[in-house]
Amino acid sequence: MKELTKQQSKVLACVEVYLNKTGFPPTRAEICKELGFKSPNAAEMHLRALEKKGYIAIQSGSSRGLSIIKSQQSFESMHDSMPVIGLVAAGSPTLAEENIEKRIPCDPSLFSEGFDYFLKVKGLSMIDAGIHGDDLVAIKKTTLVKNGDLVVVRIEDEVTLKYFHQQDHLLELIPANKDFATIKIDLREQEAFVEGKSVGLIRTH
Amino acid sequence: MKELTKQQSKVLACVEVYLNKTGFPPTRAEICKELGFKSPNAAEMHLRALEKKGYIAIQSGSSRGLSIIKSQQSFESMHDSMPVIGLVAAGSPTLAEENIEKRIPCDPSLFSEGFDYFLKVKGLSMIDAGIHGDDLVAIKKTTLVKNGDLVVVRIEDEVTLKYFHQQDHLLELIPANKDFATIKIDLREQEAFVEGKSVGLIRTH
DNA sequence: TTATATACTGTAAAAATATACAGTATAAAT
DNA sequence: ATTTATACTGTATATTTTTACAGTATATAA
Repeated sequence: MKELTKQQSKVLACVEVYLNKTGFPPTRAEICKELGFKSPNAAEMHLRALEKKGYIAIQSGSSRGLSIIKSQQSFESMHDSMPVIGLVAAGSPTLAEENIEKRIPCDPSLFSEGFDYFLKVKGLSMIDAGIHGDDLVAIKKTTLVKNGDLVVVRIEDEVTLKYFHQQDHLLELIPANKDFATIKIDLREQEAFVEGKSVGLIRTH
Repeated sequence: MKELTKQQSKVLACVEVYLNKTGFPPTRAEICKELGFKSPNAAEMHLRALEKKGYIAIQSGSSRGLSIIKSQQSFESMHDSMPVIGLVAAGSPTLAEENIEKRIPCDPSLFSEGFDYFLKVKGLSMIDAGIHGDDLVAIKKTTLVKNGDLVVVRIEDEVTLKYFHQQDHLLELIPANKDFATIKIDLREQEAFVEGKSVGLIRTH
């Protein structure tokens, strides 16, 4: 698939957003209005380029006769597949392409609050919370967590999934397995970053 | 939601099929061609009726300005929402409309083998398998199960989710909680029906 | 220096489209 | 017997929309 120019990319995004919002594609004039062009021909030429590069199909002679062939949308707005990230030993669970183990066909709205990625669980530390190894925990990226939430925390280069409890300077990361110890951190001495919180879980039997 | 007349239903289906095929909605004339009407006004009036009944929205003045509000498609062809069934005490968990608690926006391919509905878990009998109350277990309708599978079995009017174990005439339904007893059934004396097996699980935190 | 590609403005006309209006026909309800 | 709802045909027109053509401007490559 050929690369898109900056403007072509904008036009494609515009078509996709319009389609998502209204249920039908925009006209040339509407694209112009959205992107600030003053001539419908500006939109026309970008659409032709997108067609030639295989991103859209144009039904000639039909009004709004556009259809998306290859979506351009990013992870955040992609409504048909969500990335699965392993608990990478070194560094935070980022959405960088190399950290994505696979993708699951589903919508962020699968869990009511929405979520950003799946974290693949390793180990047994949360077994008493009904969270097994290889379970996929749906994580919503946020730093707004409260005591009792199941959170993803990064401490130095380790990432862990635990219950969150903080009082003043003392951060406690509590496992759900009596064989594991609670991690206690004095935030004046050591840094800890909340990457997000769990909003759901899926498991394949 | 008001009922549709036969023709209105046809027109709505026509719009949905067209949309699926082309990516954009049909014009009045195209609906006529598809359904054999000879006047664009025939389509127009049906569309107006569908709008009044809340099935579609019409963007006035825009060509192809139709959007679906309430889809009419059946379960089988609907690949964007799966039904959630409660463990109904009387009768099997059928996909009849009255047994559907709600719908979850996801695809049957969320779990690799595919599935037919979600069963909402009640009680604690499977807690040691990491299955909590209110978890949604993805069920694939099948009678082909083997020992060790997590299955949905109907005995008389009770439906239960347990591990399956059968040897000759003795069917054992094994819970994952030491406080619950294994259900033992002599199949020569009592009937039991395997409704399906679990292929996955989702949970909302 | 001269192409060549990108990125537009501005205008205009042909074609597509929505939509109003005037009818006809039929079955069911009152 | 008359209304009411459904289900159209047929025509016409204003508006929307596509799309072609003639330019302008700028940056990059040859």
